Amino acid sequence: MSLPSTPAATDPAPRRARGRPRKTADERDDGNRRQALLREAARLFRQHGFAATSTRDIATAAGMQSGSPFYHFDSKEALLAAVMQEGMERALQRQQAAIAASVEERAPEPSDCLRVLVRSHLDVILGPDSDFIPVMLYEWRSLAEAQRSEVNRLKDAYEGTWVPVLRALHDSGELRGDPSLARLMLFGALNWSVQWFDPARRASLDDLADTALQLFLKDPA
Amino acid sequence: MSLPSTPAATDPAPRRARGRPRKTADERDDGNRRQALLREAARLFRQHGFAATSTRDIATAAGMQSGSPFYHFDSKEALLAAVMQEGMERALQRQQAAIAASVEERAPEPSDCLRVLVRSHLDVILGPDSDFIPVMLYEWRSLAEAQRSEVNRLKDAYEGTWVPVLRALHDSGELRGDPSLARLMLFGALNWSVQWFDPARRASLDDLADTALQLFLKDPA
DNA sequence: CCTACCGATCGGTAGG
DNA sequence: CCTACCGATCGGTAGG
Repeated sequence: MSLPSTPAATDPAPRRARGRPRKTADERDDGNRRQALLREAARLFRQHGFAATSTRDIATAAGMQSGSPFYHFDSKEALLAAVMQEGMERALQRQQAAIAASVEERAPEPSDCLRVLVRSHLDVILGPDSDFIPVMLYEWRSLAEAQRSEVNRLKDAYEGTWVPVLRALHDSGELRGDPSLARLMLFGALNWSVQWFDPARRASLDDLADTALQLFLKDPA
Repeated sequence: MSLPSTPAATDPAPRRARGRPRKTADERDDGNRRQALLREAARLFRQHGFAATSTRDIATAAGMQSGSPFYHFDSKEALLAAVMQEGMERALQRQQAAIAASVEERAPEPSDCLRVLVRSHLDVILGPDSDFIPVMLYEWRSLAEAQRSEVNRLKDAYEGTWVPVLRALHDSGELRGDPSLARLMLFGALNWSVQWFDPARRASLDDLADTALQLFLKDPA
């Protein structure tokens, strides 16, 4: 419509995007470098812990010089906060997508909902690119007080999804014990797998989900 | 019998223990200092993590100068290993004592045995002087390979106690799912409480044990 | 167990 | 994003 094909033969130097001062390639690269730092930080924080990982280690892993991470992040703590935030955002997305997919198929039973949540959670903590959430789970004390609230917001949303499902299972008698304590213990059972799960051996994530449900759920009345 | 009361009046300086070069008081004191270091190390390692705790922090907490911990321990890593070993020895003692006490009362059902193990475990990780085992649970990666085997021996003994109990419950139908996976998930549910349990609020350790059993056990057939 | 100290490493910055 | 650097801290040691 309002885009006449005025032949710009008079314009010798063709410009790509009007508002930006050229160097679109550099900008995409900047994003790549930041993402590389996040990814390597998550991997190293998970493997060795926050305090035992130096910003130099992270820089080297991302192919940078020792001072360069501070061009992208204000401090080592800000890098940790970014890892946790990124992890929670991805986890929340994956959780919501899994729920949406299961609702689309049919009206799910509460136990089906729990299976979806458990399976999605196992994927978040043990699947590919799963370094971010374990860092959040096991390095929480290293996060400065000031930066906890934002991550807590996402964490509350993620955990809140479980509440109505667990309550429904409690009401139907399939889950015994206080639902709030049950949620904490279920999370414990699942999150602990970060310490022992070996993707090469033992069970698959599907097997883990099956066992968890067998363990925690009673037969429906 | 062969201990004639020869009056040692000819001996002007009375000696306490023949083999040791006097200073029994100092020796007991040495043990106290070492114990103080262990206790403060466990507390600080639990609170801030191994890597984030300096040997100076530990020395100060124990009322010593910065170099003094190395009179008692070869290295910071040796101090960590000693904390874990001390913790596992205490845990194993408490576990065996709890079992012995429960067997004395009556021939216990498998579910009673599990209750005893769960309650004793909660005491080990959440009760008084419970800094040692959480350090082992959450700082394992900080322990040097060479020092893992000794702690692993104790850990295997502690965990081995659970195996026949869980198998019996599985055979009676009270516990569903693979017993070996069940043990890992049960440990996860309990160990995770280190992250959220607040002795001032919420439930008591007895309540926690009750909920865990309600959650994991089916009604006996 | 203290005093005094060392070499190494760390998070972070100025200036380009 | 790199170069070059700083002040602080750390684990550990010699000598008493």
